[in-house]
Amino acid sequence: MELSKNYIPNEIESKWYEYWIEKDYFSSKPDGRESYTVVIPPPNVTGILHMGHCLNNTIQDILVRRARMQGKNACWVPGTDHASIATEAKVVGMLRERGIAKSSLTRSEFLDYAWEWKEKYGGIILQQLRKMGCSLDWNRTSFTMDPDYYNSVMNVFIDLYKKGLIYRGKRMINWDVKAKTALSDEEVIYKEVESKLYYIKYFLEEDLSSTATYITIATVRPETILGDAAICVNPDDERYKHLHGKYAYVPLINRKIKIIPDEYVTLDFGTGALKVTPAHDMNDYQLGQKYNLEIIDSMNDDGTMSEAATGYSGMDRFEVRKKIVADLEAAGHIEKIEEYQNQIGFSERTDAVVEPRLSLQWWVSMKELAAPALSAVMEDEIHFHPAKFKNLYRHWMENIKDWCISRQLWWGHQIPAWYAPDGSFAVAKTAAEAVVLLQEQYPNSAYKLSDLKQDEDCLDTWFSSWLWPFEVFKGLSQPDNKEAAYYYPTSTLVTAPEIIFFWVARMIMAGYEYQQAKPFKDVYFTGIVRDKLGRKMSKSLGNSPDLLELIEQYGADAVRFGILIASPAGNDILFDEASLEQGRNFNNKLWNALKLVKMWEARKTVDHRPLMVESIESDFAIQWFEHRLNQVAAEVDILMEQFKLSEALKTIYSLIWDDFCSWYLEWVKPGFEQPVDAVVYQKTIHFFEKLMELLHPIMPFITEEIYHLLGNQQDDLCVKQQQKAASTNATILAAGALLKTVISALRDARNKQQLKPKDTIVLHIQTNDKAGYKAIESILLKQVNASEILYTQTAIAHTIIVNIGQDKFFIASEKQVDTTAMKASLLKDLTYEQNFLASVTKKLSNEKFVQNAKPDIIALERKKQADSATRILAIEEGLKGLE
RNA sequence: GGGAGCAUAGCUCAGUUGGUUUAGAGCAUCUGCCUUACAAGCAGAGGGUCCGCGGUUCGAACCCGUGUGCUCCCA
Repeated sequence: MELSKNYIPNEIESKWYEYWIEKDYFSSKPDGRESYTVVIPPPNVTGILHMGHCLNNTIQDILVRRARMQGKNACWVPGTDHASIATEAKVVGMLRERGIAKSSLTRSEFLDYAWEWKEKYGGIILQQLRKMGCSLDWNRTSFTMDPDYYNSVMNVFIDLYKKGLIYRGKRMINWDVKAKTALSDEEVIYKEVESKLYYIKYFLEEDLSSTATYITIATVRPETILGDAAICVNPDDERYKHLHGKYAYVPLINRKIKIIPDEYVTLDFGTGALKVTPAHDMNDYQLGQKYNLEIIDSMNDDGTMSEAATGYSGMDRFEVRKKIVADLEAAGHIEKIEEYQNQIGFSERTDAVVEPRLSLQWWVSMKELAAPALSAVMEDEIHFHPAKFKNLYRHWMENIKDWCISRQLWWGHQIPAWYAPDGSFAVAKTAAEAVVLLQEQYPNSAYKLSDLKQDEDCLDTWFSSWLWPFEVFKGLSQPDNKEAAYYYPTSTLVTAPEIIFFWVARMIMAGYEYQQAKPFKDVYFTGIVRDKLGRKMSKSLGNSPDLLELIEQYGADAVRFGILIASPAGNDILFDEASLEQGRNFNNKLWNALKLVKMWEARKTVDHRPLMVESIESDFAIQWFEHRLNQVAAEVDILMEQFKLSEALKTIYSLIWDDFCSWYLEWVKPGFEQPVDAVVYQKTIHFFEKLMELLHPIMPFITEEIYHLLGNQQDDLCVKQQQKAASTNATILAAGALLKTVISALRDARNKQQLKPKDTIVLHIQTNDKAGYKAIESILLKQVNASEILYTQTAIAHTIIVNIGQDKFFIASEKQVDTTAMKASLLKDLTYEQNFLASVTKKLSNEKFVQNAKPDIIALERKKQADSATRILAIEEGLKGLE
């Protein structure tokens, strides 16, 4: 069979993915094996695959595939979440294009459109994951609004309400004026913004005891003065002491407001006088509560000014800002305007400037739920990788605030609260149940079913996704079912640190509350994918590459390689396409190694012939590589266990590229058109298979392909069971390492003496371990292009001298030795050795060191000293020979 | 304003409870090679005040203090 010059991934990848699916390798059913369960962080239905997903799902797939190959019953559950705000925005957009206004639709009409949208676009991202090779159990695909799931969300709401952990309350919330909904604190993104600080004069009430006629306040939001209820100053502020309890007039509308002292105000910000607008600022609201101030809501839910904003009602808040500044200026109220940088909150979903707003919403009381979730992580019942995120988690959990869960949206889980016309309400799954509850509560009133109206709002998306790890197995809707018992707690959660509070913390809470057990054993936090300049990837920067295009261009294996090699555990990824190139080159290297080995197939000896010239070195090479492979396999095991995936890949990469291709294959490679020993051939095939096995979880496609091309396989790599790595022989490994060092040093010496690769040499070795060199003699001969290797007791004149360890090498060639260069090189070595010896000697002559250091450390230093002294002698001897 | 983390080669990072020859890797760079698996390659090489300063110790990239710079989280 003819193999292409370079590896061409596309067809091979789709072929194998279809084959694995056909063989049903990714589906899992409970059985006697240990389970390895991963639930996908459900991407939202509006999403398309981006670099973050690529990283995250590559890592999950690696963990899952590896578990599958290690005898575990691996189950990776796919799914999506309904993404209340984002999806509703998409649907509204779609309707707008069709010329339909949301306001013209009933709730159920709107939801029909939303489902239509979801069916059409909601599965795109899951399709894309197949391209990446993700070994998900597709039969288990879940959605946060599946009927059972929906029902469980309702039950959880009702249950928490009954437990007193959910309540309804009027509080300051973050309002998204674009989506017209409340947001939780976590959905607000603070950004540094260039603003202006306006200094505005508030004229004082006539007061004969004071010479001042006005007080100046500084604000970045002049439009809110229409809602001012007071002016606040620090009680210790000498500038304003005489004004405590006096009154001032709000500019333009001349409302009289009181000047009150409170420690909350800092002396050195602005003028030290703060205008208090309880309806439009979190902190002002607190002050308003404290002093019982009037709450003047000067804004509508869409960000326009309300009726209360006399003279400005109906105008947008930002236009009003401009207009009001002009008006203030005209009326002589502006003292000055300064440039000012401040943090402003933006909606995570719509990017609108968030408006603090007083509003009646549903809340989850978090303190009680947080307690067990905090200790589970702090006491390492759940392991965070990297552990540094424990700190962040603790800080948040210890300062946890109640969770605003109602959203003024239709797409989502409608809140199961039912209101009677008089405003009384009951929480229940159906109106019928609610009627009964209301009758019980208010025996004197007669509520009819038709009187009740369900809460219009729906729940925060995270209020459903916090049930994900058990509800995908119907752990709540069908309690004690076999699957939930088998798969829960899940094994590893792979996610981004950005959603540690949104999702991770809340899943832990829900896990303990509803399954009495943690949701997962390990949490692996990936870094954030940035561009190579370190900027976050975003649509607006246009620095987010098209993943499918990358897969098309480089192949999924190369993409997986590239993203993983660039992601050190716990750090952000600086994504550079160069790492995909590295991945593609690696594919190619594997492919070419395959081509070499396939060339041998036809040329192998029929059976194991009696000793051929190559067989001695082949024997050494085979033994060495066998142990090297075992050694690295063990290292990889440890790295994987520690979630050092990137390190594991680097280790395998180097084993394949350097040890296998550059050393082993070169050592056993027959001469041009020479036959290959049958044993060497078999062993090489065996090693190659093992390497593919080791690499398979990371690069599943090419490894499966090569595995099958290497021989007529009876099984598939995808489900092949890995053997535990065998033990290693340190002597053989050391001999191999020495051989590599010697070859490199001799090649270097050749290079430096300008010997061409084709120039042959005669190598003289002066050593006490002749037997050792005998075993590797013919490898050495081939690798340094020597025609002959001789052993000597003394230095050979007119040769290139190389000292390695305790051994000396003399390279004789046709070419005249450049003695000047040789001398310089030896002198350089000599200086290094002398400095080294000096430092060791200094250490050993320090009495305190000899007294205090451990004996083995001292012995080691003594050996260093002795070795170094010998080497110096050797170098000096070489130098003498040059004179 | 409160808290956390980081600083090692041009870049991205390893570096074990302080001692394993005067700190390692990949990428990039330089030199020489079109050697019948691979130029998307082969063979080599160069490159570091381990952020500055002080301390603990026989011994510090590692521990402590301090300064500087950067990043993130919370308000």
